[in-house]
Amino acid sequence: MARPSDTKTRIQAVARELFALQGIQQTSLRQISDRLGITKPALYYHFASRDDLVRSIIEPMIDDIDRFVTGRERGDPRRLLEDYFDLVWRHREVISMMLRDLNTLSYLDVGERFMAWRRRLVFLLLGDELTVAQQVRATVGLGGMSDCAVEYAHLALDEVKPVAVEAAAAALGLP
Amino acid sequence: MARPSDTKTRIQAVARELFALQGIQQTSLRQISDRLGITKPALYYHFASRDDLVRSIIEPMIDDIDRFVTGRERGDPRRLLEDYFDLVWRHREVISMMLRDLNTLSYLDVGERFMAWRRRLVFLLLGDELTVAQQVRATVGLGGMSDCAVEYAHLALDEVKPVAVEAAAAALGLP
DNA sequence: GTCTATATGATGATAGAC
DNA sequence: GTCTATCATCATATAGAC
Repeated sequence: MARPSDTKTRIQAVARELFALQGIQQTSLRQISDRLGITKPALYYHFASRDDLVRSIIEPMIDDIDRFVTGRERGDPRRLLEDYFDLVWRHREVISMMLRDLNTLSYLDVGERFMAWRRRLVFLLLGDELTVAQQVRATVGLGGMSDCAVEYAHLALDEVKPVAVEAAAAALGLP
Repeated sequence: MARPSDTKTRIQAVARELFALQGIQQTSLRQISDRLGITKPALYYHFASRDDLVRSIIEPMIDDIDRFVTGRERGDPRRLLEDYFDLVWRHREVISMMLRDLNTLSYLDVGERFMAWRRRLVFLLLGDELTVAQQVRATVGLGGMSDCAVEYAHLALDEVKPVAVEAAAAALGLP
């Protein structure tokens, strides 16, 4: 069985792990080489630069999504929603990994706090002992609403808020 | 009019600006002091450390949200949604600022690409010439759905996807 | 309050031996 | 393919003069 040098793959595996754990920027080449039991310069035999390594891990997601949004025509919206969900689901590891970069700023533990806040909000909205379905609906509503504040930050509150609240309520299944 | 040394405030203002523009981590103390026309060590007269400066900018948001979620009992859900929206809206600058840390990784321009993808998706879903309301609903649906993939990454696809898609459809106002 | 000068320590990266 | 040795760069942070 011809087993070609798999060091490159092992580097990527370790990098993925550390990136997911502590964020991309917070991970140094030294940490990666240490965990592999090799030295830093050895990495440079396999990757031209740190950026090259990062790219090799993120690029598949980029390409996949690019392909999805470009190679597609208008059609059944619900079908599109389903396929889009599959897409982000498939790449949820890399996506989380990038979001970790925020968490591991660890300025005031924003990441963990944020999760706690959301749990509390969901409780306030729907009470205790929730089904998974209820939790998911709550995430869609609350998460989507937060996105609006950022995405439409430049618009007037009155233009955004009523619709956003209504959409969130619909996602939650509120009457 | 006793005007106390407002250098501290000016530092925070410049820091905010640079943080929002290029991300927190990507902004060095040197850049901040340069723009103020002072030297780096001068900053240390006003802030004990870099972290101290960052904290002073982020902390108000943290405290505000903490207060919101703790000092509140269950009640009308729709009212809660509205107040929560106001909350994130109020702090959207700081929130965006932190999200910028992802964008300015600038690994493959993920930030900008992401916006382009979403625009395209919204077009695929709802076509052209959208009202603001339609755009907002699309953001809630798509954004909320993406959040699910991350938040429930550990669960089974079948458990999450159907509900997430349904909730997104409801947010979008699909039949 | 702000300066000059400097300590200290990471990091990404390269040269060249083996 | 991996090593040792080393570089340049840049960061945060401190000491002490003015």
